[in-house]
Amino acid sequence: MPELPEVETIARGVDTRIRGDRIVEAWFSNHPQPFKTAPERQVEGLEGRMILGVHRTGKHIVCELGDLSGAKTGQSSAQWIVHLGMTGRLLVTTPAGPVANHTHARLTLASGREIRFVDPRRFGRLELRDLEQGAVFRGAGKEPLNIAADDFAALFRGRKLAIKAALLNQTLLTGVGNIYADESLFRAGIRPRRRAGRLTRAELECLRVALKTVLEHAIRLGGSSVSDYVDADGVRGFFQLEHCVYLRTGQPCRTCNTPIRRILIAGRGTHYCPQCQH
DNA sequence: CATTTCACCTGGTGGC
DNA sequence: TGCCACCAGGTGAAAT
Repeated sequence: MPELPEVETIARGVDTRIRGDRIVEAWFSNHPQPFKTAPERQVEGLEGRMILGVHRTGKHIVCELGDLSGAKTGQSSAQWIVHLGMTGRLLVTTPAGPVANHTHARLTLASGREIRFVDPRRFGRLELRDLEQGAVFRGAGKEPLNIAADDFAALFRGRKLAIKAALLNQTLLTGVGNIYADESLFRAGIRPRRRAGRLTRAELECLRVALKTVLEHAIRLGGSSVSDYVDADGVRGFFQLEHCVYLRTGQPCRTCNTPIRRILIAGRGTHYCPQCQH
């Protein structure tokens, strides 16, 4: 489901609701796919721990966990890392609420609330990282919201793949997915099939600013709800109403009325305006 | 190494 | 109503 703006919205919502709470009990489903760390080890590492805070890194939601001994050091000693895949949801509810189909994790908290991870397609992943060795989780790629112009341009130098495919590569930039790749390329006036290494410095700078602008705007609107995306409270976002090209195949461009085209790049549906983008 | 393709899953939609 | 093809916010392994 979610890209940077949706993950940011969810992480913020979860953080305000469960920061300072304590995990009393952890339950996991029997499907093996969602677990990057074995469920038994996650139960062991989660139960009894304090949640110090929740934040986003790339498309990952990171829950910082306190010491197992319960000592109030404020120092994170472990991380519970949630990747939502295509259809994952992370919800804060009460234990009494009806349990949705495809619920793969339930963490009951000391306050009486409950965190649930629901994921029909099971492309999402849950991981527990012990930080005793000091290995803080960080995605491989750069964050598009604060990358410098020089660093952004350097990412694409000499690359022969389509700029759209490069934007989706999480080892270059982290957090950009199919919606915001298409929307930022439209805003920058760049065709998605252009080879990344052939873009001029001016075009790349235009793209960096467009990407940042689009992502920040989407965060303000609570993300895009294309089918079933909801935030930590089950509320939909509103950025889908502002999409210029994504899933608008055949509809008139908002700028020039030319029908939006859909092509395949890197196996992903790609939407652009043949008039506005060069 | 860089790049492309495909498998992994369920569910919704639209055509016949 | 049923059946089928196709599409969907992602990513990592295998192939080229």
